[in-house]
Amino acid sequence: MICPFCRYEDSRVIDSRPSDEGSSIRRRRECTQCGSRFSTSETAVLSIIKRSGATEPFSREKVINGVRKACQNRPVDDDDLALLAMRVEEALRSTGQAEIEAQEVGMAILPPLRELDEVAYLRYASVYRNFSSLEDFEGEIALLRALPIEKSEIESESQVASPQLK
Amino acid sequence: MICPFCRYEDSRVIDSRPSDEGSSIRRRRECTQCGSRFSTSETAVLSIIKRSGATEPFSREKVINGVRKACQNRPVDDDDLALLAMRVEEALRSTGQAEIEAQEVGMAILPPLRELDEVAYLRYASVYRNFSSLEDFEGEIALLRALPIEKSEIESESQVASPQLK
DNA sequence: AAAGCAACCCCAATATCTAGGGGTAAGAGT
DNA sequence: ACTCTTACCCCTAGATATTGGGGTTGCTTT
Repeated sequence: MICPFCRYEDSRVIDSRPSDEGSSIRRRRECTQCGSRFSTSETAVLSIIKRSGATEPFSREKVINGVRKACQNRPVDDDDLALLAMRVEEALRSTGQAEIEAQEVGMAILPPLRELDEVAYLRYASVYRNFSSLEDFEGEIALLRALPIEKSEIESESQVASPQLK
Repeated sequence: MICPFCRYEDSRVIDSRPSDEGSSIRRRRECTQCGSRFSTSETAVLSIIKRSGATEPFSREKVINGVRKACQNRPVDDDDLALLAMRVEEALRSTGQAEIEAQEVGMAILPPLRELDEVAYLRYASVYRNFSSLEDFEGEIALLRALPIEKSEIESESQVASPQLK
C-alpha cells in the first residue's frame, strides 16, 4: 500500500478494526519509509453493469440523485436519502453478486422508497417501470393499498442471519 | 469481513494483490461458513470537508460533474474527464492529509484542467475564483500567456519519488 | 490476430496482521 | 454536563496473510 505522504510502496498495519458492523475493515498503517501514518478501509467490491455493458463501482450518490428528483416538495431530507441509499447498498450486497445490473439497483430502490414516501415511490415507479397511462398509476395504487408495507427483505433476512453475529 | 452471501462474519484471504499501481490492495476472500468467494479492495481514506463542516468521501464523479459544465462544446470527452479526475485524486492523496477542505479540491482541479483545455479552464476559474469583471478575465489570460504550461506538481513530484518504486 | 491487462485459480514459506486487552480525546446527541 | 461513539494510541502471542512462483480466461486495444 503506497504511502500517501512520500509515495513509498510499503507500509505496515498498526491497528485494525472491523467497522460498519463488520462490512468493512478499517486499518491504521505506518509507512515503512517516512514513518507517517494513514488510515485505509477494506470493502467488498460492488460493481454495477450499466446498460452499455460498461461496469462501474456502486455509488450511493447516484442512487440519491436518482431518487432526489422523485422527492421534490416531499418531506424527505438528505438524511433520509442517505439512509435509503445505505439500505439499497445493503440489499445489493446481501445478494452476494460482485456485479449487478443497473436495473437491479432500480428494483432495490423501490421497497425502501415506499417506506420513506409513497408519493415519491409512485413518481419513481412511474419512470422506472415506464408507466404509460393513468391506468398504470391506478393499478400501482391498488397494489399499494392491497399490500401492507412489509419490512424490506434485507431487514427480515438480516434478522434471521444476525443471531450468528456477536 | 462479513460474507456478502450468507452474512457470516468471518472470511479468509485466498489471494492478495496490489492494484492501481500499488495505491490499493485487492483481496480474494472465502467465507469460513458457506465457502463462497468474493473480492475486496483496500484503499486509503480520503475525506472531503464541505463548507457546511460535514465530511464525505472524495468522489471522482463529483469532480467530473463540476468540470463537465465548464467543458460544454469543447473537445473534451468522458475519458479526458475521467483522467482529469484521476489526476486530481492523485494530487490530493499525495498531500497526505486524510481530510481535505472542499476548496482544496477546487484548487487541485485547476492545473490539470489547464493542460486539458484552456477555454474550459478559464470558465472554471471564472466561477471558482469569482471573477467579477472583464479585467479579471484579461488578467487570467495574461497569466496564462506568461506562464508556460508546466507539468502539474503531482507528475513532476512523482518523477522524483518514483525511482524508489519497482 | 496477437498482445496486454485484469480477475480468476493454485501452492508454500515466513513475515505480518489480528484479536483481545486496555487506554485517551474529541464531537455529537441528550 | 454527561454519555455515546469514533478515531486515535499501545501491547502480545498465535493465526493468517503475503509474496513469488505458476497458470487460465475473457475483454480491449493495437
